[in-house]
Amino acid sequence: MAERKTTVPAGDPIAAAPGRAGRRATSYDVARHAGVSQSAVSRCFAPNGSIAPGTRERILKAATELGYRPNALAQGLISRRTNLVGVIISSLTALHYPEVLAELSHRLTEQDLRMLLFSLDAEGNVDEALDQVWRHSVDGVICAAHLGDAQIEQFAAHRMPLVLYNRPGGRMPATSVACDSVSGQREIVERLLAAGHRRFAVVAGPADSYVGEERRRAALGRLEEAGITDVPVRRGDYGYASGAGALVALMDAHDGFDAVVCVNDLMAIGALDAAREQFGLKIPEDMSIVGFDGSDPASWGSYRLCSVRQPVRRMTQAAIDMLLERVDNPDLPAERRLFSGQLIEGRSARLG
Amino acid sequence: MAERKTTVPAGDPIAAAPGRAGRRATSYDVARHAGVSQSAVSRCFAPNGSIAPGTRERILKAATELGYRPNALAQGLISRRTNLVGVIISSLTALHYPEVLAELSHRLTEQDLRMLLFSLDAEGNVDEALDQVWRHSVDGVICAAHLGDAQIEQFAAHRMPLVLYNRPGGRMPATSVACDSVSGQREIVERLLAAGHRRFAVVAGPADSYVGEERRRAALGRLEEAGITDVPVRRGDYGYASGAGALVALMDAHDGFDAVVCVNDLMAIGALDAAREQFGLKIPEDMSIVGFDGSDPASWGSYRLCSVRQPVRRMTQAAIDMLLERVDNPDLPAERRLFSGQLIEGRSARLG
DNA sequence: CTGTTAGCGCTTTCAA
DNA sequence: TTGAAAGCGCTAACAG
Repeated sequence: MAERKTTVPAGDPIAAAPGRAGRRATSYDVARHAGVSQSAVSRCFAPNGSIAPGTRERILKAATELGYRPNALAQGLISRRTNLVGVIISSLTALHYPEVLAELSHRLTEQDLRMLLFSLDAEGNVDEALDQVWRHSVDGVICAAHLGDAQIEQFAAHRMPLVLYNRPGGRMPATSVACDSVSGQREIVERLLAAGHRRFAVVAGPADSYVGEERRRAALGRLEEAGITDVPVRRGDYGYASGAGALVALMDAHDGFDAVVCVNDLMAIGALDAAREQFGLKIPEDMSIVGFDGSDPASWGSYRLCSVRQPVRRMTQAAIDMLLERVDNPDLPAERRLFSGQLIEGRSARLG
Repeated sequence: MAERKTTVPAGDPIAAAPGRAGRRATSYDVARHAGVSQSAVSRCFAPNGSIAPGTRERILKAATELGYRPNALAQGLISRRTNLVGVIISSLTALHYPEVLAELSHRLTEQDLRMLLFSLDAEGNVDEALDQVWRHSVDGVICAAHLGDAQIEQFAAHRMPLVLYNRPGGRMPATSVACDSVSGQREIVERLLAAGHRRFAVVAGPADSYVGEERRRAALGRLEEAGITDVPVRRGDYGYASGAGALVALMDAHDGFDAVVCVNDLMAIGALDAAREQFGLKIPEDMSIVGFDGSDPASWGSYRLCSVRQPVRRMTQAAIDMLLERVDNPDLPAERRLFSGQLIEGRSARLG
């Protein structure tokens, strides 16, 4: 197939002669200017409209002269394809998400899609975002926030493609991509066990976080298999301070542990700083601390966190692929794709 | 006119009886269902359409029953108001930007605006983003990426409101909001001078970064006023590794400095880690290192960076305010708003 | 290959 | 207050 994407270059001879005051040129203006019908102009800019090379030439010239750009609103209204993807993210500042967002944005652009972004303060008001997403007739939604069954059902009812990112699907089956928390968490715990650790503590996430709970259970489960029970647990909110706070609380209440498993990197970082500063511990000599996500700061010199890295690129790519498949064919069955994380043997844990 | 009510899963009244197969209900469907004209429905959902209370009631009821939502595309097409704001950001992963983005998103939502997000890899292909922004008839654009004169001119020509975020305006006057790099950078240097530092080094940004250059010049300028010249400078790319690399390069080539001024936090963090690890230096006893931005990680226990915090909330709020003013009145003159940063006296510098 | 003709779903005069 | 009618700018048959 020949070229698509006829982007009018800068240089811009703006609003050269739009019929009405200061408005952008329409396909009509271009048609008149090129001496063809309006539909010829439309076809000229369509992926595979049939146009004689000569006509095409003339139209493109006229278009450039007038600084014409197809109106995406009108296009979407009639064609029922907006090339808009709704992206819903619960916690933009969450350390790990900037990377996800950047990757998503990059890959969506590659596919000639635009991103309508909604970020939620407090994993609460999803409905508002969903409302907007519908009003704007997006082609599909990628959602990294918790959706209830009723909400997922709405997507199905409207035949609106949806891909969940690192979230569980509720009762309804939903298409999703996720990093395998269970295997990842088990693997990192195993590594600690192999290194001889026996006295553990866990810094978990909020009780209403599915992934957090999954990781907590996976860690505790693996420990139990090794005959280790009664592991002290503290919850945090995924933030730095809560990680530090959790470690302090653990130290105050118990003192028999030397390995701390945190369910995300940011809390691990907080815990690590607290261990060093408030208790003068040497990491990893006196205590091992591990995280999850493999986010950037985890690799910084002061931390070199032992963690599980999520394959963000492959995950975002998969999310978009699955979404587009369903845009073209809304009847595809739901599909779950689970990616394994990669163990990063950082220096925040004694592994020898 | 037989209105067949398709059976619908409880909770959601979706697509109850849209004329054609599986399509969302339109104002027409609602009108018929409520026994009024289509324009009545339109007025009912308009900010100040005149509607009799009774009619309004009936329409709203019908709308709910049909799960009706106004189509934003059609609304925008005819009313020339999309409530869409284009946001263009050059480096999403830049440590400081997640916070900016989160604030922007939050505040836009408050004002009932949606965000069309474009992130640029390599501060290059802005044109593509601009192209899209125009096609989608956004109400205005907030841009945290470099714009050339020609591009800014386009905005003016199209009377499209534009607010630059922490970027210079080129020759054309452009509305913008920024954190005052000069005063901020001077202040932090002054603080170091006051503490007795005399032997400096600077870690600057890429040569094509306006803010970076501004900060570098401000730092060197203030030093020169204090009679300190021949200050060694190394450039980084704003990333962690480049900060570390810059410090190493500086140490290798010069050894008479004990205060390093970095033009952003991330490079300062990299430099700090390198100083500790690769040279065994104690911070701040052996060397002072300062950053800029006041981003989150700067405050983490391992760093406690001395830095200049940008007032992100006030800046984003200002950006949106100025943008909206210009959406309502495109003829307002360009306006520049400069915010002072706040000095954070962290422990990464000897200040006593 | 090209032009003609319908709309997409909505806002907006304008009469009634 | 209400409804009828005219588009917004475009795509998608359908003839020619």
